[in-house]
Amino acid sequence: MSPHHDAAAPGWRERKKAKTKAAIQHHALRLFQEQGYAATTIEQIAEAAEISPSTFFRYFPTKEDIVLWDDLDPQLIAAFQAQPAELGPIQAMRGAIHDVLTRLPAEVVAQQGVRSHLIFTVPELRMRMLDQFAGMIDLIAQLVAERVGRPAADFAVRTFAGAMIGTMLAAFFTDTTNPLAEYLAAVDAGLAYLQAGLPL
Amino acid sequence: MSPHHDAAAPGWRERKKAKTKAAIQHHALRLFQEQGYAATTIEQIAEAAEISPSTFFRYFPTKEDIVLWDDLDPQLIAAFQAQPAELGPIQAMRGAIHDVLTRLPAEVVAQQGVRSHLIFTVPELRMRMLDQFAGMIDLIAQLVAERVGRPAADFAVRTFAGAMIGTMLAAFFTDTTNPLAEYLAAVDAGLAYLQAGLPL
DNA sequence: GTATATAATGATAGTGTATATCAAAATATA
DNA sequence: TATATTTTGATATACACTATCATTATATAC
Repeated sequence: MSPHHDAAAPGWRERKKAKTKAAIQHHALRLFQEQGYAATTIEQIAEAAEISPSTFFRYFPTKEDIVLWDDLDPQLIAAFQAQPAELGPIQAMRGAIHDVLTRLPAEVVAQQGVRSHLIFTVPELRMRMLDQFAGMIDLIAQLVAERVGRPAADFAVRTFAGAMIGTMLAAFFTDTTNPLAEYLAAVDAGLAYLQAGLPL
Repeated sequence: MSPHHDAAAPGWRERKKAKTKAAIQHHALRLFQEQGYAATTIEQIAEAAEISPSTFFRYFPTKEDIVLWDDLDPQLIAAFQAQPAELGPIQAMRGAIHDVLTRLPAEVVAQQGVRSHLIFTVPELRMRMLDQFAGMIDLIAQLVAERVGRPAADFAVRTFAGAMIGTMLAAFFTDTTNPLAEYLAAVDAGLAYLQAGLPL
């Protein structure tokens, strides 16, 4: 029996790594909830996940990344591009958000409560979140550019993308108790209002 | 001669404190420019400013604040409120920015080059800047609310403020070489474009 | 002018995140 | 079974930041 490396199924090693990463995140979020973010040390997290502190930093570059790590961006990109071509950028974004949300695994939705509470209350995490938002300007500018057939560096396209991000940001900072669905509903309302031309 | 505390002129102490703070900022920015932000330690800054490391933290709560500290917000608020009542919020903001810029002391403008370069290149500083931007949503929402006679918590008002911030954000992330005037010109163009209804 | 309260400073010690290095252990490949 | 390669853990270290306390400087009261 040769150990013919099944390329389709990701080998033992990668699976074990994924499991370890999930375990770290799981125990860390639990500890954060129990004792608070700042009061929980890497040492405690490492002990709970049964690894050494050295190993922790091989899975998460910083403590903050435990809370912020997810991989929704590629899904959002795909969903945006999959929207009907006749939709404008704002409508396409609303559709994409809706589609991604409905397809989201229950376990991710469940964790979202703790995560967004932490992001709201811990300054460092809020800042990192904002950085991700800002990084999305480039991303959205590119998606918008594709859809309307213009260069992504176009000033109008970038400003448009900025306005979209801004409305989402305003929705994000609207309420403090923040289940995912409720937040996304606010984002949707904000984008609808932007599309209507921001009538005051 | 009694030491009758001249209330108008801020006493010795406060002046000396202001001078010390300025000296710290001055030497720190110089060191950042020479050796880089991360490579410069608080110890080095303290030594250059001829104070102890302990004292440093009594003047700046964090290393980041050396770069980010300024007091433009109150000026911007005053300038916004001083705009003619018949102007809409976006026009008023454009006017306010213009007014503040022209009144800005030359020494502040001179420092701006180093500061914005650092904010662009050092992640922690960029994040703090973004946090300030996000905080401005509340501020701008309030100013807009006053101007159009609506509650600041109004969803439309907040989303409108978010869109304004978003366009400014997009302008901020447009170019890397960033003299203050050039950046503010981009902000002005972005707001003008927003006012025009974001035509693509 | 001297005594007393108040504030600023510096020295010291400590916590916790993050980095670097290197040997030991686990896993893959030949 | 032998040999690379990866993963891990142990150790040492840097540096931002906090807390505490004695010392010094400044302001106020007598």
